[in-house]
Amino acid sequence: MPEKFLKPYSPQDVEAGIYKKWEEGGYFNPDNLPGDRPESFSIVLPPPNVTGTLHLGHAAMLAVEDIIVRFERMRGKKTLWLPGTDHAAIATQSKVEKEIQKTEGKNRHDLGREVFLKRVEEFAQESHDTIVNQVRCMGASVDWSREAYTLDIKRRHAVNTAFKRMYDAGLIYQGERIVNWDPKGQTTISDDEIVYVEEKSKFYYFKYGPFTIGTSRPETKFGDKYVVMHPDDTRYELFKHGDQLEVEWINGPITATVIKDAVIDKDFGTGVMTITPWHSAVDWEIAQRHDLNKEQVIDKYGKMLPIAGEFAGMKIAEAREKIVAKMAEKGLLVKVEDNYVHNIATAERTGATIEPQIMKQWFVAVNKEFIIPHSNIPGIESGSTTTLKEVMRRSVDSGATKIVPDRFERIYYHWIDNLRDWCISRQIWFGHRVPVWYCTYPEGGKSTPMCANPIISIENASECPYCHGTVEQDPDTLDTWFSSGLWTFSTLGWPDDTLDLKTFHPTALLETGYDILFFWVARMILMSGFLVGDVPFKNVYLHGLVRDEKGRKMSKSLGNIIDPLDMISKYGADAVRLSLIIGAAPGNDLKLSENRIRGYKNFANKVWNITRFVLENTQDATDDVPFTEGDAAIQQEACGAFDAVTANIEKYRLDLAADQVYQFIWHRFADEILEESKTILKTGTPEEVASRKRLLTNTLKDSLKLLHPFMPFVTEEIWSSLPNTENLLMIEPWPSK
RNA sequence: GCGCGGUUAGCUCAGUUGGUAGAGCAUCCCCUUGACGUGGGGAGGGCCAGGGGUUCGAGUCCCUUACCGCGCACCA
Repeated sequence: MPEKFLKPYSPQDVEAGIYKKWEEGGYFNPDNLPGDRPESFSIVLPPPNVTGTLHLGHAAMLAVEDIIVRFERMRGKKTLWLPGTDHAAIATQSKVEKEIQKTEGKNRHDLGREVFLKRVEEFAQESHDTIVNQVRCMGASVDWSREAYTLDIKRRHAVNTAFKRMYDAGLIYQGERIVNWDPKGQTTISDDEIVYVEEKSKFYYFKYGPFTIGTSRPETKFGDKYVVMHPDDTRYELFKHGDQLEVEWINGPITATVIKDAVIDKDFGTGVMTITPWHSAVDWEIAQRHDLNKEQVIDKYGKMLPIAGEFAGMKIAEAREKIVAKMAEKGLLVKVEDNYVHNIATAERTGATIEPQIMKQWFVAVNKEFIIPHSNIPGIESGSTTTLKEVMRRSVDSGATKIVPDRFERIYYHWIDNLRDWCISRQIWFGHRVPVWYCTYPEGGKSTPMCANPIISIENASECPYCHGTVEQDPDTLDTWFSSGLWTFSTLGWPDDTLDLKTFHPTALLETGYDILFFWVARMILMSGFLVGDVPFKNVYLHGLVRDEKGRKMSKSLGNIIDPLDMISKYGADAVRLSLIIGAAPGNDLKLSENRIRGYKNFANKVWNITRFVLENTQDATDDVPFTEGDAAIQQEACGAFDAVTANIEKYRLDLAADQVYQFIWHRFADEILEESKTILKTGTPEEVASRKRLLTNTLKDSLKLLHPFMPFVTEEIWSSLPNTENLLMIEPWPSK
C-alpha cells in the first residue's frame, strides 16, 4: 500500500499536481477524448469580468459546471467546456479610473484615450492571469486551448460583423431618443443597468394658471409649456386639447398649451401635470405622441442651462431650493408635502442619480419587423417576418430553450413584455468601438450628399466611399452585453462556418446566476436568434447567490467576504466545491459558513481512509470469483444508488445527487458494508472472503467514479494508487447497471 | 400597483405523481488499541407559519391571512 495512505488526506500536497496531470492528459479538449463519441455536449463558461478576483459566486458556478461537464464526459459524450473572460467595459474602466484618481490624482482625460486604454489593458491582463489561476485551483476541466476574451481580435471581428448585419437589417439604428444619462459616469446606460432606490422627498404643488400641478422636481419645470390631463376628467372638461393660455411661471409669463392624454392618472395629485420631455421618459412619450417641442433644461453635468435664467449654472440640489423659495415669494407655491416616497433611478456602477436626456445614440430595435433569413427556432419559419421580441419569446415558449427552475420563464416573458429599444452606445473608452465612421468633409469641396451617411464597416474604414476623403470613427463604445451576447457562437469561430460551430452549437447548457437573466441570457437569445437562426443553448440552469451565514450578500463594506482561495488552501478545493453544492437547490440562495466547508473536508478524509482499509484487506482480490448471494444483493443495491444519482444530475438537482453520494459512501459503504466486512474477512469461508474482497474493490471504484464529478481531486489521487487503473479517472465510464 | 419565491428539528436545508416527517451541523449519553477521534453507536428535539377547503388520507392540491426576501412597473 502506498505510504501516503498512512497519513490523513492532505489536499494541499496533491491538488496542483493532479490538475497538471489532467492538463497534460489533454482530455479537457474534446478532440483528444478517446473512443467514438457521436453525441456532443458543450457549455461556455460565463466569462468572469476582468475586474479583479473571483468570489464565491464564481466558485459555485465553476463547481456546478464542472460537475456537469465531468459527468457528461464520463458518460461518453464529446464534451467541451469553453473558458474565457469578459472585458466588462464600464465596470473595468471605472475601476481603473478610480484607482488612477486615488494614486495619481488624475482622471482619464488627463491621460488621454490612448494612454488610459493602455493602463486599463494592463490591469485587465493582470486580472485575467489571477482569474485563470483561480479557475485552475477550483479544478475546472475547461479546454484552455479554446480560451477566448470578449475583447480579443476574433471577438472584435464577430462584434463588428454582428453590428453590420443588424444595421443592414434595420435592427440597429441611430436616433435622438430619451436615454438614461449617468452624470457621474458621463455615459448612457441601458434600462437594465438602473437600480431603483426608494427615497423620501418633498412634493410640491404649484399654481400653473388656473391649475395646480404637483412635482418632486421643480428644477426641471422651466421648459414646461404643456399642461396635461386625462381626456375624461370632468373637472377639466372646460379646457380643450390645444387650448392656449398665458400663465405666470418661475421666470415670468409663458404660453401654456393644454394636452389631453390618457396616460394621466386622474387620482394622482390634482390630475394635472406639466411635462418636461427632455428629462422624463414618460413625458418624452407624451411629447412624441402629440408632436410637442422639447427643450433641454439640465446639462450633462447636472447643472442648470441658460433657460433657467437666474438659476443657470447651479447644481440641481441648489437650484431646487432656490426655485421653491422664489415660487413661494411669487405666491405660486400652494403647498409642500413631506414624506413623499418614490423610487429614484440610480446608475448601478456609479450610484449617481440618472438624469434622462435626449441624445443621439445607437439602438437595437426590438419591436421592428424584419425578415429572418434562416431559423431553426420552432414557430419561426426561415424567411418569415418577425421581430427580435418574437424571437426571444418563441425561443423559450416553444421549448427550444428550457429554463430551470421554470418559474424564471414567467419572469423572462414579463421582462420581454416591458422591453424597450436597447441603447447600445456608451460614452466610455474601454470596449468595442462602434464600427461606424463618418466622412470628415475635407476641404476642397469634393464631398457629396451621400457623405452624410454613416459608414458601417467590419474592418477599419480608411476613407469615405463616396468622396474618398478622410473619415473618423464614432468615439463611442458598445455596451459590454453586446459582445457577451455573442458569446456562445463568437467563441466557436462565428462568423466563419467552423467545425466547432457545427459540432457544439447550440450549446447544451448555460449555467449562470439568476441575477443576469436579463442582462445576458436574454441578450444571447436575441443575438443567436437573429445571427445564427437558432437558440444559443438548449437549457438554462440558474443558480442562486452565495450569501454569508446570516443570509446577507457578501460585500466589501460588510466585511463578510469569504475568499474561495483561502478556503481552498485551508480545506481543499473538493471540500469547497461540495459545500457550495449540497443545500443549494436550483435558483435558491445558499448560506455558506466556514463550518460547512470543514465538514466536507472530513468527508474527503473519510474516503481516503476507506481506501486505506480496502487496500489493506483486498490485496489478492479478483473479479474471477462469484459473489455470494448477500454480496450480489449489495452490488445490486449499489447500482440502484448510481441510477438515483444519475437521474438527479440529469435534472440538475446536483444538491440531491451530491448528498446521495455522500450518504452512500459514508453511511452505507463505510458504516455498514465495511464494518460487516471486518467479521466476514476474519471468520468467513474462503468463498465468502473472496466474494467480499471483490465487492469491496468494486464498490470503492464505483464510489470514486460516482464522487469524481463532485470531488475530482481526492478521487483522482486515490484512483492513481489503485491496482489495475491505467487511465485517468476523469475518462472512466460512468457507473450504471 | 402587478408578479414570483420562502415560512419543516436549535441552525442550514431536503421532502420528486397526496399514503406513518428526513439529512448535515449543533446538543447530550455511551463505545472504541487495527481504515478513519476528521471515528462508531444511540438519544432528545417538529400542531411542517396561522385559518379554511378538497380527500378515506394533506408538509404536499385549492382558497385566504401574516411575516420575510426578490423581480418588474411607476404617479408627474
